[in-house]
Amino acid sequence: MDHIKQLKRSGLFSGYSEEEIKGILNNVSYQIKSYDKGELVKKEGDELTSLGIILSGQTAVTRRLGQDNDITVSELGPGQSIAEAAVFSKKDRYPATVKALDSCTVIFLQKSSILALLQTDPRFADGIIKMLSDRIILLNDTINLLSHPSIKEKLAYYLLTESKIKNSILFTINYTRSTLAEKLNIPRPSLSRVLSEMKHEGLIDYHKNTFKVVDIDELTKVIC
Amino acid sequence: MDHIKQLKRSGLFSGYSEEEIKGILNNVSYQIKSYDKGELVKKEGDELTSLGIILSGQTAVTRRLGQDNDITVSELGPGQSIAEAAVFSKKDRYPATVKALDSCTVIFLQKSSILALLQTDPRFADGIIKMLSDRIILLNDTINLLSHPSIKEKLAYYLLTESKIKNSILFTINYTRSTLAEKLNIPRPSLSRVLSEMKHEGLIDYHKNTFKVVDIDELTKVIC
DNA sequence: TTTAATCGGTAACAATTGTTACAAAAAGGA
DNA sequence: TCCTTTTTGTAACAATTGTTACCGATTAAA
Repeated sequence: MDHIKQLKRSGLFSGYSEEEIKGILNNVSYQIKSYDKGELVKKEGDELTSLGIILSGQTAVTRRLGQDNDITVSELGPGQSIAEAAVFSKKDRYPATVKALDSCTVIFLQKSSILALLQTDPRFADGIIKMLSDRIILLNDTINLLSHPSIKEKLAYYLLTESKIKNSILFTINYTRSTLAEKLNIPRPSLSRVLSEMKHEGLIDYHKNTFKVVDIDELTKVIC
Repeated sequence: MDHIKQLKRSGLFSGYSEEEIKGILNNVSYQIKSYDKGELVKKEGDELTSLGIILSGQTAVTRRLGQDNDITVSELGPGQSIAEAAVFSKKDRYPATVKALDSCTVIFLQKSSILALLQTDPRFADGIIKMLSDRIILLNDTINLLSHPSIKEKLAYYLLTESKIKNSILFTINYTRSTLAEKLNIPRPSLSRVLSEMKHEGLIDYHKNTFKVVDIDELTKVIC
């Protein structure tokens, strides 16, 4: 079974060996489904009876707000789970629509099986709790980044945080300008403009993807 | 013990009766501490050995980015927990500083006790998982709200969502304009301006805190 | 009822940002 | 190497937003 290797990449099963995952699957009701590009994986309002984990392919999560207008909320890839929070809260309907962006394979683990496993295998609870906690930490970071009102503040926050994580005032980032702009939720040209302004002001310096925090005090003052 | 009533208000213990909470506290190492206004509850980098739940008072969560400059990340009140995600992830240090905004009481439940309880009482795992899931749903909502680039889009999204939740195109909101502006992360006068523009365009109508979605299709198109 | 405090709408102006378009630079493939 | 594609910086202009200040309306307190 090739699915097992893919499952090990998900946060939920990362603590288990492949043998153990095989054992778990023998005691859990599951279903593996394939979807073509554009096909609906789940529709908002569908009954929520299983936890989906993407084995391969890319999906888009959308929410329907008007009559026939959708907005994209996020994208999910291999190892990521579908509606993992909703499964464990009181909700029994999908809160959003999931659509295949290309050919996808998804494994659905029966909700009741998972809850049963929770009662018998304490390690499984640990896995779920760790998975949810990691997601919370990630979401918190995103909110911190997004809640700074101006582009300059977002950049100051991002660069200071990055510098702190890398533990150096000189560091390299993994994003293209477009990707970084997307992360900060701003247009790419605006990002370039403000970056260059901050360079001229002597706050930072950069060449390609290597950045340097020049004036850490002034940069911190920007955030307030 | 008056703390038990206050604990029941927290998500973690909401599923238990007061008697049961008393029983749990008898089997868990805990510590109740009081803080004066301005005092530090926890400092970023402190060892993380317990889960804190605020019993009374208000606290501010701050992060240190520069040498002696802090920024406020969020505020926590009674029933809310301190670093609940970090406790269950791999981290063993506080990711942020918590400071008392007024007189505060906080109960700290030993991390090891909580993990032990997790192994013996499956209901406790359920409580934690539900608490974490609810937090994820809340954070997701916040991100959805924040990631719309313009004020008009944020408002369209907020009002459509609210209308959907209340299941009516006519509904009342619980926020003052200032509070709503804070939620949307924009200045209050900007909020008023855009609201009144949208009213003139015939998208919405409102009087005081009662709002009406007039043109649901056009409002949806705003979001894209 | 009167008073004080808070809340909400509006206006004017400066500042920031989004948008579009174009060209140079860099990266990748043939 | 040359050619193609992607990435990045920049400029100009329109549009949106932040800021500040003020006043009327509403609410709570005396």
